Amino acid sequence: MTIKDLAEATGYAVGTVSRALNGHPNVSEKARAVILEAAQKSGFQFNTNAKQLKQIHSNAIIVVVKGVGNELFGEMVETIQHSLSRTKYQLLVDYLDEDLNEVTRALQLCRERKPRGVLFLGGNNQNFIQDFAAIDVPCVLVTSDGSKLPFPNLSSVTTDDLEAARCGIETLIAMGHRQIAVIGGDPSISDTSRLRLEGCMAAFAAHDIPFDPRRDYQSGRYSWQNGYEAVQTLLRGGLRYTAIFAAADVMAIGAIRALWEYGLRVPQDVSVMGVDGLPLGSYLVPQLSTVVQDGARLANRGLTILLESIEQGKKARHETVPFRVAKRESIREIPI
Amino acid sequence: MTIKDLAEATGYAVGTVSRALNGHPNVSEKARAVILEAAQKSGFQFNTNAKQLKQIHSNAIIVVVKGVGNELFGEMVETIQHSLSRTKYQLLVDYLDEDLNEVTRALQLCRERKPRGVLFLGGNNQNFIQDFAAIDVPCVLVTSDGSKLPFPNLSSVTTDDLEAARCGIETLIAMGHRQIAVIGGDPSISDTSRLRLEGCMAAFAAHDIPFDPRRDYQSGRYSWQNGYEAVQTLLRGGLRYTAIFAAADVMAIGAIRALWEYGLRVPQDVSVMGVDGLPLGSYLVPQLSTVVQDGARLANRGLTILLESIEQGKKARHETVPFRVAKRESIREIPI
DNA sequence: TTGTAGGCGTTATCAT
DNA sequence: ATGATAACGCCTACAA
Repeated sequence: MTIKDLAEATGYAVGTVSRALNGHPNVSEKARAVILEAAQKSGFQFNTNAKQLKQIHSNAIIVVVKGVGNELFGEMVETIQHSLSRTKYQLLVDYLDEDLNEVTRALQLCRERKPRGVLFLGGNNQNFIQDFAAIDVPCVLVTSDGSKLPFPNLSSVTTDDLEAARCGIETLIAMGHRQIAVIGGDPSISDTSRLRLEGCMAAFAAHDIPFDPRRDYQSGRYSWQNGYEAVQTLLRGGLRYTAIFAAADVMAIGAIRALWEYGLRVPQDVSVMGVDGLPLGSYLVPQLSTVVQDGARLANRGLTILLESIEQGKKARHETVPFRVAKRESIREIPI
Repeated sequence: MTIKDLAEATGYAVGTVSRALNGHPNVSEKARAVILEAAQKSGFQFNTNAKQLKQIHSNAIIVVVKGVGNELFGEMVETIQHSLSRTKYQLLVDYLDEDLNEVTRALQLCRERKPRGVLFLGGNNQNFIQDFAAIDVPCVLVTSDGSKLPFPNLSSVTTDDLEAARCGIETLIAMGHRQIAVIGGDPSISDTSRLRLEGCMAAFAAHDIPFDPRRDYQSGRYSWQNGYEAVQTLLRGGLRYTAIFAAADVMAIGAIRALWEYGLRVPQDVSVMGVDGLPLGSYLVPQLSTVVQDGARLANRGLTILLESIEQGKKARHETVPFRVAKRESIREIPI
């Protein structure tokens, strides 16, 4: 079923059919009605390829999701898909492993699909510095700060990772904790991990609490398993901590399990706090204390900025979305 | 940069360039080398739209994921993306809400993108009966049984949901439980939910254990929240159960939380068992007992069947993938 | 207002 | 082995 068939069926010429179908002017009401009617009941669909052949780019928006296991990103993809479903844009979601280069991947996708814009869920500044220059459509980096990057077509929306981690640690300190271990991602690979670690260290420094990353920090991927293993490594060192701060809820959950297996109860023996604010956290026993990132808001702001760049040519912006510390059952005050 | 430019640059005709670039026969080694070289250093990229315009269909494979929050599906999408990344096929992942019609959605996508095949992650037979006839590419329905459907281009790979649930309940019964409540999806909407409920009832019937769905079954979506609420509803009824069987791990986790808030401990006061075998379950305290579906295997078999249908024209098959009951910490024997 | 024709980048079918 | 050329489905001047 093509517009040619439609033309034949209605007796109009392809040009008229095309104009009618696309809502262009210079089509009589009658013709439009007849053609739309025919299209309707023949189940006509445009051939996107043919339609876009002529155009510089498609109406696709690509979402590049870095880190397949990231629960927060899952939520955000849903939000984005939902928001976009009522627009003319088509969503194209691409997942890639945490250690791959999201920018070269995006570049490849851009060449192939000629999208109107790209949304990065997670990303690494280093990769952007190296390879982003070749991408010319509007892009938004979500959950990673791009304000230091000099690209006019790259915006970013992020939670202030450093501050979020700092507040998390401050909360623990305010409750009397002094011996705090931190588990998180590899700071040499991930900006987010680095910032969160720095935030922790800033808090420790402000209170003159000794913290040696080589001893008190364990890194791994953001996964249940790695949280579990990180704590095992820490405890194997023989040191005692009254609290563990995990730079991701998933790690915190693995951490709690590892503590349990060592005979340590949460929060009675050790307090545990995460970062992300996964909905799951509220349903655990004990409920997970966490620094809540507003995933829906990150996603929506990111999308809004992207669409404004695409449609109104607005220039790149770098925004921060607020977070909040949720004190729940997995932490407790240390009696002095 | 088009193949035309490339032809001009190398002195060959567009036809030759096209053949060389696509690895077709009837191109001299010399020509191929020259052309590939030129393409290389000019950064040539095919125009996908133009390429696919001529072809009946693209090289896309569409994955329609039903139920955005489904953790198991998330895993499976990863697996599929991974397997497909080294092939010529492009993946197109589409998420839709649990209560939307996945078949009409797929039909629309088929018309738009002309994929080589479609993989349904979750689906409802009723929708297929109504609307599937219009889809003509090979499809595989994963996690839902399509063997009763009369379509020659629809395969399915599934865990035997009825049997899985039956085995779960049998396990509880073998441990001495007689008062068992079941929570799960809406059996009138979801085939999977219906089969799981039937499996439970079969087990109860086999042991002459009274079970009244109106009293002992609570349905909701597969989510933490709905598991939590389902148990609240059950307990509000004033009845006492020694075990709760949840037709999804996510619901089981919400259930445990709700029990806790009622002062009931798992497994001391109430045993809880789920279905799905989410990796998360092993990291909880207590570790969640569950009927493990082999997500990776479901995904891989589904993909294999789809590719065989596409490439070798093999006819539709309906397979079952084994499950296993994982007895972990959330259940205990009832002393007689 | 409507029809006609050329072109978008590629593949495929012919000749050569 | 290579080259010329006609599709593919749609849009858009331009002509009527």
